Amino acid sequence: MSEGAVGGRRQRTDKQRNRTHILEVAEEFFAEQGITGSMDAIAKRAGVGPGTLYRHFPTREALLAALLQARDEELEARRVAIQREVTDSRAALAQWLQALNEWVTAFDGLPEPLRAALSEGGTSPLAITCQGFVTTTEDFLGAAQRDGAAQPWVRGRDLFLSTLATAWARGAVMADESSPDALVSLMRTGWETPARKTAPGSAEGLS
Amino acid sequence: MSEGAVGGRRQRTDKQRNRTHILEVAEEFFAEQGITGSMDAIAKRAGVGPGTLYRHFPTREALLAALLQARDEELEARRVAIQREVTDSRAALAQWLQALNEWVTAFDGLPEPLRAALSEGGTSPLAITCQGFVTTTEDFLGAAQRDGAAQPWVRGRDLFLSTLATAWARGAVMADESSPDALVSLMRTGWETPARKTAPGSAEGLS
DNA sequence: GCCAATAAGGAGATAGTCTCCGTTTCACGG
DNA sequence: CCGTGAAACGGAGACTATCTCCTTATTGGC
Repeated sequence: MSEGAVGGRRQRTDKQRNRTHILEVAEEFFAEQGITGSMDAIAKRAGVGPGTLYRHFPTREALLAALLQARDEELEARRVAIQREVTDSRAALAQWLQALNEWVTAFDGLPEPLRAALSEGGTSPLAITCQGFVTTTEDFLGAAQRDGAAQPWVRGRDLFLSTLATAWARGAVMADESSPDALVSLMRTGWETPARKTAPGSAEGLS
Repeated sequence: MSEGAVGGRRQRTDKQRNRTHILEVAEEFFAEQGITGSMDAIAKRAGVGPGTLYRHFPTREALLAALLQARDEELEARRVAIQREVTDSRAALAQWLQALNEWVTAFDGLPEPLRAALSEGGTSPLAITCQGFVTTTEDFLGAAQRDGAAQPWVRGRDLFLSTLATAWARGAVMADESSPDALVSLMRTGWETPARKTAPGSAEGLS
């Protein structure tokens, strides 16, 4: 899976070195400036030509997908941990959505390409990753619904889209730090059944 | 307010004619291609040079603001109608949010510049318009909260942001026509109190 | 009809994306 | 160690979009 050709000569070391270095630089760059910064600027900062950048990552989306891969694994690990440790399905769903929310706010502007990947429905790396997380969300949601902890008419994809949308809105934050939390609460009050005792916005079920 | 200089000669007719024509063309163009289409393409379709377009509307946002003005008035009228005719504060808020939702989906991609306008918090035409609608939302929400029909911890700006976010997510619609409605329902279940009898997603309180 | 004011038009400066191709670097065999 | 061909590099430049001048054309007032 990591080898290109089947029998030929082994991969050149400079190629692997460049790839790794570009990823390091891009991670830093996206973290600083958001994911809309200039591709050529990334190439320049990495000390390679634009051609090299584009040969490794033909699109901005491909670069993003490669960057997210490490975080994907982290999120998968978190999923496993939640499924193992959290027995209450309501809290489990809440924690999973919290994890998703953190994943999707890793870089400024990340929700946009994720939405695009989803809507094109294609087989891009980003789209496949998202589909996987939608499925996971459906699993957690299904369990919560069976326990009567989540509204029966909600669907996993709706929760995933809502998470994206909430993260997107976070970019606004009109001189008001509390709006992101408020939107998360609004969403949570939306999906869950009113049986809970504590007040919305409390940290119940979250780390 | 519509006159430029105070005492000078009156506005040239070709200027007014061009402005009107550009607006007509832009309305059509944005409706077809979404608001991200090329500005120069609009100028070309209107049969004017780029300079002329930019003299009338220095930024894409300015053009958008001018285009929305007519719809703003329509939305204002709708607000007045709701406040006059709908006595139930819960239904009134729901109808207002529905109206907002329609306004914000007038053009493909509209939520993005609206969010940008809000977050910059400046005095751009779009920002001022949005602020007005946030205030209106607060009015409707306040009435609903006094009647115990809306969660007391929700704020108007959160509902407005949620409406933007929901409209933004509509752009995804991953081969699934029902997601937009689902998100609206999720949001509604989020803000309102559980006292309602009918099922979420029903048309109660809406036209 | 003349003139000053004002608007129009479009070439071009700037910036970003992405490609092609001549040059360089590497892995392998001798 | 060195020659050789395949593979990767780098960057010039084609293309597209935004936005700005500056020259030319049009208009309203007298």
